[in-house]
Amino acid sequence: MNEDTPGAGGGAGPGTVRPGGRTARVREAVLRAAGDALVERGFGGVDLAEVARRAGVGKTTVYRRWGTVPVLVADMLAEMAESSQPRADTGSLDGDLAALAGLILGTLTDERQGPLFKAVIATATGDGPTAEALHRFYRVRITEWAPCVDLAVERGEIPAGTDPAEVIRSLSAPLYYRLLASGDPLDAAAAKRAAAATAVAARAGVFVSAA
Amino acid sequence: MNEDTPGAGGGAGPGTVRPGGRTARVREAVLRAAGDALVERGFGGVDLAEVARRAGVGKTTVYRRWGTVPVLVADMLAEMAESSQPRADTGSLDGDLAALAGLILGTLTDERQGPLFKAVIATATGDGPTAEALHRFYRVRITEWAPCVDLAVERGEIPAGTDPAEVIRSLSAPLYYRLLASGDPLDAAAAKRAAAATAVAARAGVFVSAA
DNA sequence: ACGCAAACGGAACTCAAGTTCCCTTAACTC
DNA sequence: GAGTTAAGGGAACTTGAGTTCCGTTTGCGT
Repeated sequence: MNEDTPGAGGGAGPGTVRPGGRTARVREAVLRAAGDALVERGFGGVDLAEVARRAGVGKTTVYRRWGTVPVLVADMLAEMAESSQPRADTGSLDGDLAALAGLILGTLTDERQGPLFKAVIATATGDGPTAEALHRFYRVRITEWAPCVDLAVERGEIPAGTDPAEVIRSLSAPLYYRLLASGDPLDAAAAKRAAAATAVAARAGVFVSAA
Repeated sequence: MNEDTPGAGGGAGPGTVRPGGRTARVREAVLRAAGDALVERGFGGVDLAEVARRAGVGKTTVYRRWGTVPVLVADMLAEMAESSQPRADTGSLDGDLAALAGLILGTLTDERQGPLFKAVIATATGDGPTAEALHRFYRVRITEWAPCVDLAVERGEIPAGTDPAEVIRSLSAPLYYRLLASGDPLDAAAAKRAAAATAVAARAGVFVSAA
């Protein structure tokens, strides 16, 4: 099997000593091609040789640097965690939650991002390091949006001690549940309902941490 | 490729003309072995030849009757939808929701069921018929528990017109979100919070359908 | 009970995903 | 800007998942 892969914490594999120039270009091209393949065929239908071909790269390279689909996905997630999405600041908790719900809805229903998230999460269910990368990704996103909750506390809209992460999760969960499990429609009504339910629960103090 | 598979709606494949005796025993053994494999290796790590071996069945049989992992999983889901879980009736919405949250928590944290659900959902993300089977499964479960909500309406705890399915989904979603996406702890506190948030939102009329 | 064919099962076969080998290209250092 | 060597690439090779073939077992209608 392969040693020292990017996703894993320890060893320094190919691409770590000379990360510039060609190496960076190859990584970019391969990640993009891998994303395309995941969107089109889903996890399970991805052939690394095809990814290499579509990236205009030797398949030896793909096998050497990543080796398996989960490792490639973990690398993608690391990349995705970098690019941050700016949070809204509408002046009210309801407004901010509605904005975030709309953003998540937009992502999950997007023609490319929806299938991509499905495939990425499916991959993470079967591989520890990929799951860890996925959790890091969500931790980043939640941290970015936490200020909305803190501001609402300062404005006195919701009780002090409310856990921002719990609020964001409560908002996200129903949309992801629809995408992955129940298959129920993923529309504006669902987003609105998620935002409303979260806002009501937050005001009632359900998300106060040391309850 | 394979024609007439069990998961698909149309054709009558092997196992449909003489479903008794040996055929039934084979199906049972294969589904059990497939479940074990999914739990141990996750989707993607399942080898149909190994499933056949562990089921004590010729691998030709597995390939002929099912052919691919997704089709096998879809068949498993059809089986799982049959066996229903009795709903609670504690006399209050809070009690019923707490009971259901505990049941879901128990399932998702179970040593076998947790990984199994992960693998099944991962499979469904990449295959239409399997996704359809998964959605049917949840529709059945939701229908079973809907009476809790109807009773709460009758008792006057929550507004008339509340959509039972939305309530059940709102309860389930945070737990599934943790299992599949965020990786946050899946414990009693999470279940309690989900139940509380759902109850508060329901009382506030967030889940009234024709709002 | 009998007979037909549905379903099962062993074994040989195929072919493409993944590996290995070795040469070429081009980052990074001084 | 010259040398060192990390990283990439082409092509042959290996291996095991999936298929095919055909003989055997057994469910089911009569």
